[in-house]
Amino acid sequence: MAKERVTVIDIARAAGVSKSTVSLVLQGSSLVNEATRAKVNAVIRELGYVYNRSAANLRQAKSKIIGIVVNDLTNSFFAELAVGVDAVVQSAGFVQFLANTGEKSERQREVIASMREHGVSGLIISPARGTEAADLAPLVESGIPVVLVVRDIARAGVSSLISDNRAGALAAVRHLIARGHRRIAFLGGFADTAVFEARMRGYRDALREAGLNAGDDLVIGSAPSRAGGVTAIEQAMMLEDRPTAALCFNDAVAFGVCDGLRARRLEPGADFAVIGFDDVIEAKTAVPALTTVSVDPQGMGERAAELLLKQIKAGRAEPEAIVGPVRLVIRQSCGSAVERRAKEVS
Amino acid sequence: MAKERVTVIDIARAAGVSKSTVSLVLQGSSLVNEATRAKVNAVIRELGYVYNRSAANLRQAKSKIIGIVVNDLTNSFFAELAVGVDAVVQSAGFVQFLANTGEKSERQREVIASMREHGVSGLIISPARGTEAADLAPLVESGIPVVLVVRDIARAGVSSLISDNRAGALAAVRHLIARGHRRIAFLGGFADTAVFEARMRGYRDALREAGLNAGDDLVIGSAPSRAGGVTAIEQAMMLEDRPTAALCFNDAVAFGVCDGLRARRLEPGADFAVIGFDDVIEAKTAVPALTTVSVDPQGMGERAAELLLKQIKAGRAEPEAIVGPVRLVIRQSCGSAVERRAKEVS
DNA sequence: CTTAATAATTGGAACGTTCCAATATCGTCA
DNA sequence: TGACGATATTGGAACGTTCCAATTATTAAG
Repeated sequence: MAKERVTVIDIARAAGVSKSTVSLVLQGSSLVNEATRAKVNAVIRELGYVYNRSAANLRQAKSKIIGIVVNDLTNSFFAELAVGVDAVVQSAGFVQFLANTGEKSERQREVIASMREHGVSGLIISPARGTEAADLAPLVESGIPVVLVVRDIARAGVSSLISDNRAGALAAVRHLIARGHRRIAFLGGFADTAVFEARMRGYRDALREAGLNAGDDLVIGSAPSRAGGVTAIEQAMMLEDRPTAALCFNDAVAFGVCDGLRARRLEPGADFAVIGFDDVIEAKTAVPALTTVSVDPQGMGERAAELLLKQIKAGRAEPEAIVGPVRLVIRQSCGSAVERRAKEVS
Repeated sequence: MAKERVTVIDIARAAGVSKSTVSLVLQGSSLVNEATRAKVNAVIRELGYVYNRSAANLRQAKSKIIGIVVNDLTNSFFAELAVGVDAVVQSAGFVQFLANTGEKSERQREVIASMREHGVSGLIISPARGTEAADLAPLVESGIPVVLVVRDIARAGVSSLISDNRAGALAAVRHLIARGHRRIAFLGGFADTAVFEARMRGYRDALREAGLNAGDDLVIGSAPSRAGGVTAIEQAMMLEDRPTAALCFNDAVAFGVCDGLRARRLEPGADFAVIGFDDVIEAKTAVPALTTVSVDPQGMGERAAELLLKQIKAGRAEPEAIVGPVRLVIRQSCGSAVERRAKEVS
């Protein structure tokens, strides 16, 4: 069954032209006569020719592959990010090489090495936790365009596209304060990441400007997952002076917090205000619909891809550090019932 | 900055050996002397050599890439599937080429073509809706090993790995019946898929063996997503004779159903029994924890990858059609409160 | 010592494409 | 008619690797 490869030479012979002409047709050159082009295309279809990109890559040193490496594909935020990247990369005639590191930097190293071997012409990376500038140095020196998304790395010397985490957290907490909350927790996330640090900064700044103290007891880290959210809220409810609202590290945590609340017969939105971060697809349809800081993962993927494509086209570009806007979308999980209750209490 | 490529010849020159020897070292051949190997490896590191897979692929017609194409990466079921595939494929020294079709068969065609051009040595496909045997024919004829997952395609002539959808649905509905439910709905999913058809068959068979009628009014299709679940349950609650329980097409729909129930002040698990399908990660931690038919997406990905790898190694293998076991995992969403209430009613 | 066997190493051809410079074909204008 | 430009086409070299057959160095056996 596995017949031997049909090559450009076979096509040439069958169509009665030279291999150069066939090559020209393949790249859609305008140099070739309409009639010849039609003839060649017909033969290509007839013989079931499959273009060999390895050969082409070898000759011209550019590959039409872009790589994207994410730290946790299981988190829908990153899945959506990948979908966004795919969309624009695809329509630019590139193909996407996606790898998941599962937060393991060893795995990340392998994956990046493999992508380089395959000659990707650019890389979009959402780095695993603990990745340092030194880890990326060889890659960066090789001159391959790289765009960091979601998590920036200091002095890595590459472009980055992150969202304005501080501003988002600030807006969210201000909103809670305006609704009368005084005991506001920050739940979930690992403290050793830059994203955590930035969101935390916004949280603290909002509290400070309202003259509230940001006691560390109200900051409770956990895995940035649904399960992590459950444990974080449980811990929060053990405090003698309980919070009445929480800003969560991300939407997954927020969903977990809602779950944990319900497990204690508390209704999120009514008995306790919760705000998430990211605005993943489910945030809108969940019940109660999640109030969250919208980061638009898909849009972020698209913009990262556009940025990368621009750099690829430009050859060598100055690294840009873009921080994307973010907006608080108010839905039900910090609902008006809370507002009333919280005001009575305070 | 973008210095020119270091090739195997540069290494050879610097190490004082021939390019053939360097090549041997690269592939870990036992033919080469220990001292030489060490020397060459040192030079490789020193010059920052990057292996060129395009060139290698060109020479030997096998590529160490396996492709995986999924129909909806946004659905965590498929994201987990991909993670499972990645794990085993990786440890076998292959790398994964992942593409998302978003259920568009046009896109699927492009993506598969692109993968063939890159010389993938095998393909795992979760086909887009409406894919037919004819769509895969050219691929299959080329002799590239293909494993279909999740959705099978009749007479495609390739291996497939699907789960026992009928048995899962059967067990789930039997369980509901044993708990006293008589009006059981089937919610969500598109009716034109084989998966829907199989789950539906299990649903009907269970009802029939209990002597219950499976009126079509209780079967309500929708998009297989969280949002789809919300609309499906809304529609179900409009019926004059309302159901007291539902088997959902998948977990996403089940979550949506829970959301929809809460929106009507009904507590899933207590006031209405809901069972999902797939057992995605969140099913366990959700509140109430979702009773669901476990398909183990990650495990499924692993097994699909193993099957594919086996076929790649064997050259040409007989297509196998594996249907994986499935088990009902009982958690809270069809809780005991329902049992009591339902019994009183009946 | 010679010879045979073994262990290491090697040059060159091949893989399927693209690119370059060169050539062929044609109509047009002086 | 000849020269010219424009339009199409072409052969061959090159890309970086692997593989084969051939060679050289080393050891063991006689």
